[in-house]
Amino acid sequence: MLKYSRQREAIKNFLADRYDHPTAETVYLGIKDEFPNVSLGTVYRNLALLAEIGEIQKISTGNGPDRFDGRPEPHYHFMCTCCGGVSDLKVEGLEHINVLAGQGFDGEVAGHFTYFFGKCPECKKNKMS
Amino acid sequence: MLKYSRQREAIKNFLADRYDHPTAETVYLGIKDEFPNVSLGTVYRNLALLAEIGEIQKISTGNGPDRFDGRPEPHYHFMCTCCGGVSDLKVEGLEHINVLAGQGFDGEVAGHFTYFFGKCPECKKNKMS
DNA sequence: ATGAAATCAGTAACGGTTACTATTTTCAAC
DNA sequence: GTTGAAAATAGTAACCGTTACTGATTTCAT
Repeated sequence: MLKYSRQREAIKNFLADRYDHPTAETVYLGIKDEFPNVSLGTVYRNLALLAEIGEIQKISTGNGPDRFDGRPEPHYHFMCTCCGGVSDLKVEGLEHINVLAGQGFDGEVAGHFTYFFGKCPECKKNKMS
Repeated sequence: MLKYSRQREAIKNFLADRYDHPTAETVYLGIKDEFPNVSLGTVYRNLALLAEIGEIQKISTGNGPDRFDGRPEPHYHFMCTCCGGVSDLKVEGLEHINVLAGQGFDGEVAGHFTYFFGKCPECKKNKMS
């Protein structure tokens, strides 16, 4: 049975307020104002729990720590190879990608993760490598 | 300057022979026949190096250790949520996905990672969860 | 108010990976 | 072939993100 916890509420609210897909560490530091004694384990446990029940999304970038997204509805993500930032990305016309993948495949395609990468608008403007 | 090494050659050959996308650990154990004193660090270093120069591919699954693919040409991967196996997947009609993603985005989309998941043919046949 | 179950803070341990050091191997110049 | 500098190695320690464990605290149906 799932019981209310102020810490979990704070974690969820913290994520709801931002669009930069913070790491567990950032969430931890962010709610320390309100809960000075909060444990990093509590943050990890609740992030995993919230992701499991579908209230947030976990983003595994492949290098570096996992990131978290307060918006549960499906959408794509863009990672800047220059500054390391992660942003949301609206992509139209990818609705049939699972069906495409299933053609000529004997298994069952349930879903997919897609991460786009390149140079974010900011880094492109600043001509950074 | 890149110098030849028998260990690196063995690692590359080991990967070229298989289609199961082994982990660094598996590669390590696999070349121990030929190099009983090989170091795990050597395996990691050479896998990273080979991936960097584009002779193999590194696959970050998001949970569990990274896996490696001896075929450098771009293709998609399928991960079985049931048995944990990773296989190659041929998907047609995804050629324009980067362009699609770039529409209405001010940055530069250089590429994307896509991992499909679901039930592999084997697990589907065996009716496993 | 009570008490069982869930959650917590604090900390130790874990797994995958990287960094360090002293030794060995490669290979271009002789 | 010898030499010597650069690169690679084996072995091991350290690192980082994360999970597991503990005993104390909080939640909440009764």
